Amino acid sequence: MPNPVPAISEAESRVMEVLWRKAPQSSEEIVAALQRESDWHEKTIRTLLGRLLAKGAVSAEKDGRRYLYSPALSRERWQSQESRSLLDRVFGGRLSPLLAHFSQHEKLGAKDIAELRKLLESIEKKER
Amino acid sequence: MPNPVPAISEAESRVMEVLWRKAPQSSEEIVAALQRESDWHEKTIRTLLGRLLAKGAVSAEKDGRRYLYSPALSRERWQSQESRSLLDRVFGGRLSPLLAHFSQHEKLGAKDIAELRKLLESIEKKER
DNA sequence: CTGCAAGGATTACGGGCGTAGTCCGATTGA
DNA sequence: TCAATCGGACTACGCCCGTAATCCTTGCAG
Repeated sequence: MPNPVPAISEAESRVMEVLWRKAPQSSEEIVAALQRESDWHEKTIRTLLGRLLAKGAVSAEKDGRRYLYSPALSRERWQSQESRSLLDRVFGGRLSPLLAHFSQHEKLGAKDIAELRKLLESIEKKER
Repeated sequence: MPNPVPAISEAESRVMEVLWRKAPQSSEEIVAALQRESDWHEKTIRTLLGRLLAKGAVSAEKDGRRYLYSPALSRERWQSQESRSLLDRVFGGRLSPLLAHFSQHEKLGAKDIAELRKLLESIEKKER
């Protein structure tokens, strides 16, 4: 069931983001959304959409003469995939170097700290 | 000085890892190391090394008639670059969704948990 | 009816990447 | 001394990506 997550390129992911926010959408809506937040040509956007369709990251159902598009890959699954890939490629697959890295090089906001506390709490709860 | 971090591809990063472990090294040593841990052809490895040289990620100094290669890009800087890129591309630039994601989807080892505690402590110390 | 426009399908094209192979000049073993 | 070798430089090639343009089909405005 969890088929291999199709590889989504940078530009393609921007199209997915639009669909993750709202689905299904017609290509016209998608194009409109992306033209608001990027300077891509309509043709470019349709190409990306077509490629996503071809690689199974989005699905299309006929709605009269046009199609309505929906994500076939969830944002969650994609985020998992990308996170794991970073961990493996860059940090030898271990989380702690990543965390150490962030603690040294990134300024954490209040929200990040709260999230960190939550993370730790949930772990401690689970542990005992 | 911190020029733009050159883009390192997946395969290229494996060559960098060899140099980050020990430098400088001759191409022969690099080839030998990578042939132990991959099934790449010698020519492939030399090509990757050449590309890294061309993009300024490694430097070479003549040693007699051969070269000795060293990383010109530090592992730290590369890791920063890649982490930030993941954060921006996948998590809207915010750390907390990444953390939330890991807390829900990754099993953390003891080491990770210790690292987390340390991180949080150092933050709390800094805060007050 | 019919030419036009909208939208999907196909094609394009230069640059990067993975994966080598070929060319060439200096070196060295026989 | 001369051919085989070693290592660096250059070339190759198919695929993906970013970025479109062109082609084709079909409902619709006139």
